[in-house]
Amino acid sequence: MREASSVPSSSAPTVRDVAVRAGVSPMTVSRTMSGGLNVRPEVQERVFKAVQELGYWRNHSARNIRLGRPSGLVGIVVTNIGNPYYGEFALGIEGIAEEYGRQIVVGNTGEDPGRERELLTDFAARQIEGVILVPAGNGLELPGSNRLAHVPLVLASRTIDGLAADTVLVDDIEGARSGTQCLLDDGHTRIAFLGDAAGISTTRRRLHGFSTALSIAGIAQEEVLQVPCRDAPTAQSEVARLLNAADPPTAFFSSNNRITVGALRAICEYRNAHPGFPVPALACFDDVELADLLQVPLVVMSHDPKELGEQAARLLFDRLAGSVPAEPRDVRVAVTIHRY
Amino acid sequence: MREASSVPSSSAPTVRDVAVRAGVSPMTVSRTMSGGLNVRPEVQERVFKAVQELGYWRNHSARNIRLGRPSGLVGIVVTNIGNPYYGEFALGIEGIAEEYGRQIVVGNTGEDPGRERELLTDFAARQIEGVILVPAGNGLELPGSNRLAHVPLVLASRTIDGLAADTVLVDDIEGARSGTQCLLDDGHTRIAFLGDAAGISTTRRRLHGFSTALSIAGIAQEEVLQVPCRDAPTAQSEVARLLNAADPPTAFFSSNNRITVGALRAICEYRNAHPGFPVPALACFDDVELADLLQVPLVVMSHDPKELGEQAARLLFDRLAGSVPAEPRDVRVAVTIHRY
DNA sequence: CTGTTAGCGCATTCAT
DNA sequence: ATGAATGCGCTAACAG
Repeated sequence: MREASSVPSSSAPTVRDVAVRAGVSPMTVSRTMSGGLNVRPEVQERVFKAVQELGYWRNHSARNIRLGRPSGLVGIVVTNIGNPYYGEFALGIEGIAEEYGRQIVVGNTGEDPGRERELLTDFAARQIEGVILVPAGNGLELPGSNRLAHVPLVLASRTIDGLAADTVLVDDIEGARSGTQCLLDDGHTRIAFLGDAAGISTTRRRLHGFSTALSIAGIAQEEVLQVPCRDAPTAQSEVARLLNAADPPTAFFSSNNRITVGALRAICEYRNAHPGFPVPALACFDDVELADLLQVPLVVMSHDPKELGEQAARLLFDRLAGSVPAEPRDVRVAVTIHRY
Repeated sequence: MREASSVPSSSAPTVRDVAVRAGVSPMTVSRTMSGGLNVRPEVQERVFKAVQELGYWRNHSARNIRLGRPSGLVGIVVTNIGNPYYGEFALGIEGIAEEYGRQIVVGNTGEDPGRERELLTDFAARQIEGVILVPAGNGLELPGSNRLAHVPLVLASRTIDGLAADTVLVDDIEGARSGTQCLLDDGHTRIAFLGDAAGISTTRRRLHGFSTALSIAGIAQEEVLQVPCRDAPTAQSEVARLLNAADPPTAFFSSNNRITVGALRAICEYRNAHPGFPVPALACFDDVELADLLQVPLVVMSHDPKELGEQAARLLFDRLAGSVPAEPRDVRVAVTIHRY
């Protein structure tokens, strides 16, 4: 076992400490750390030896300040890193950020606009070069774009009313419309919409696609079949309630992966309690791992969250490079339909 | 729509820019930004106005350098942020980090030790205060602890041979043993172990628990039933192969959530192809969402990855506070068994 | 090849 | 209550 005490408890050494130990000037240390141009090899070795012994790390912050360079950090602010969707999303960003030699600072809002504001201001103060944001709620608490001045902002998945920024959205409306059409094709006419349509712009757009399909088919939308739910547990209990009420829907539309999980639990429970009955169908936005094995009639409106992240990152790095006109750009990620 | 062009393209303003605009000295700006002690309210207002107009953000890096303060950043390096397990893990860390006013920098190794080394050195250079690491592979490529001097390191989930550092582990051995015992209690005697036991320390420990249970029961372990697999697709094909071979196992032990997903796919496919046959059982380490609904006989060896993250973060912040003896500390996260 | 000077953005200390 | 000088860790630019 290496000694834990080999980690010095004193504060980090500086160029000067290394210089003293190596018997050279700070500049020689600096030059050596930058590749050793115009430093005699033997002197470099002395420097490296001192670096090793002291456990010296060049202070990146100080270096960036001196060179007038940016921090090399990009921020990503999501509503819930615990959601596998945002894990994939972050993975997509990470891949592109690595190409550009940037590291990622991750913030989690938990759908709290106050926390979001904190994170964004903190990120700006940390000289973070740009932020990819999945806005919490409808983003009313977001500081004005002028407050984030000099820090390019890319919105992903959700929009903010009145804020013109580079944005990547999923093709929510058309995706939801064609997913709903699949249910209609199967003969369903009583379809419940599961989602908090009042809040998040994404859910509103998915509801819009859903409603469009119904309207075209000439089906009236009943109030009682539009069920607000925020997470898996509420979705589960709401679906259970509907299934056990009079005149239950024969199919459900789930507006995101958390709601899908809850809905599937309720549907499976219902199926097990009512063998022989037809199993309620589910059209769900986003993939959920293993859902296709559940033997529930499924229409998945699928897209790749990793691609969403990649597109967002590309928008951001294009913006940072200044290689792009001032007008905000819009990118749309396609949705594909799968049936199980 | 707010004007996108309201974001100035010039570089970020400094205290001096604000001072000029407000007609004061840089010190007055600095004082105002730090709470306004000893600055007349009307002067403060002029400063704030200039701050607003210029979109000024205090440079956190420069401030930290001047004050001799640490960066306020902690690093977390995992093998795959796309894995929901590590999403929960990161969520746990984030919660604690927020308590301590720190932001999180996330790196993804993709199980590549070279990338891991890059990330750790980069983090050290960024003056990151400490790192929580899930080592890739068996971590042979990790720079010696002396190379990470002054940057406390906490290992999570996996160990590194010969490195004494603060560590949080899951109770792998006992968890695996008692999970395996459940299969034995159900009468299974031919159980295949799925996992790459040569590489990762975690899998080795889980295999150890598995083997212990078998030994105690007096069951010999056949070579052919120890199946190396790294991810869901390989697990799926390996399980399919075993099930369709002569004398197939009646149960499987999956050593992590990725392998579980593959194994469940193969088992469900087998079940659908062979109605009436007994469904192979699965003991799996880690939770997988919806797995409990699949009607496959399941023993889940479960723990909370969020708790793993929280414990790791506590070890790190204790270490940063210096409130703890020099010897490395060890924490163990409990495993509970659930059957479905 | 190497060292000295100066300054990045900021804030402590000391003046006024 | 405000400003000037000084220095944090680092490195261009300029000596020598």
